[in-house]
Amino acid sequence: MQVNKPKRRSHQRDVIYQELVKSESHPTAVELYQDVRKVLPRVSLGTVYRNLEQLAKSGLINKIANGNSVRFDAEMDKHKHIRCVVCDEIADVHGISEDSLSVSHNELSGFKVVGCNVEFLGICPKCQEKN
Amino acid sequence: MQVNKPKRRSHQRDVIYQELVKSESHPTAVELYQDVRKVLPRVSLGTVYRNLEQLAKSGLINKIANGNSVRFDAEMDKHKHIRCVVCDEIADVHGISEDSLSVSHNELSGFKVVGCNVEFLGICPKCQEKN
DNA sequence: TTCCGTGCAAACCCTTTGCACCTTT
DNA sequence: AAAGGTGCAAAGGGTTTGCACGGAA
Repeated sequence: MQVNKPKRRSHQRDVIYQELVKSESHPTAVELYQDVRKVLPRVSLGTVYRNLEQLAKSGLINKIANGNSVRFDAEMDKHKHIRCVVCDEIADVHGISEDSLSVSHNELSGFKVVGCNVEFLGICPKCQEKN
Repeated sequence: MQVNKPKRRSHQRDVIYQELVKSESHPTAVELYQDVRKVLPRVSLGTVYRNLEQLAKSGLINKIANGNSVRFDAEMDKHKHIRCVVCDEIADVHGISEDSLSVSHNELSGFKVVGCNVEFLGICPKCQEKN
């Protein structure tokens, strides 16, 4: 997607952000769209996508692209997520430091833990060259 | 997707698996489809998707659903992945234990490390009830 | 012979985009 | 007035599925 940071304020973006903050879950774009429509019935799905992308690039929200769906999170505190391998739902996990990863947890946020994914993020040699 | 474990052997599945094993990278379904077509020119993309899903459910391969694309890996040794935040390519990372995570790495597999994702996998309360 | 697996094509879902109009600055 | 942002609808990309046929058991 080709979205730059916003240069003007818009009511739609404000509402989209507010609804995400209010949301207890980690909604997908479509789920959030349904929430936003309760406030702005004429909003379009494209607008929701565009603004979520903008908000993520501005660092106001997090885009969680793990699992089978793309989800969004307005809570910017450092915390981890736990994802249900069955329904793909995500919950927050607080108070777990990197060091305590080797500790085996059986239960987190009510989830039965079946595993732990560790993924590094980086820039590959090819892409480093291109810049 | 509704795919059960295979009940019969098929030449297509054998070739798909072999090509994935041969693959140095972590191909997407479409990329692997192109490899497989060099051996089986009449294979269909649907068949590749169906069999990759089956192989993953049988535990013969790994489905890596992080980042912006879904990728597959036939190497079943315990190892981690590092993903390029620019092009989404994945490389293997061996010899990193859970404990050494807090150690800061600047470089892994030629990638410039910009972060580390930790994600737990579990079964949420709702899904636990359903079973 | 049975019925599973395949090729094909259409359908699906999520996401992106072009365009004319509306809003913010 | 100028430049972004929006709604709408169409297009796009990746993935799934219905169906008749072909092949493994």
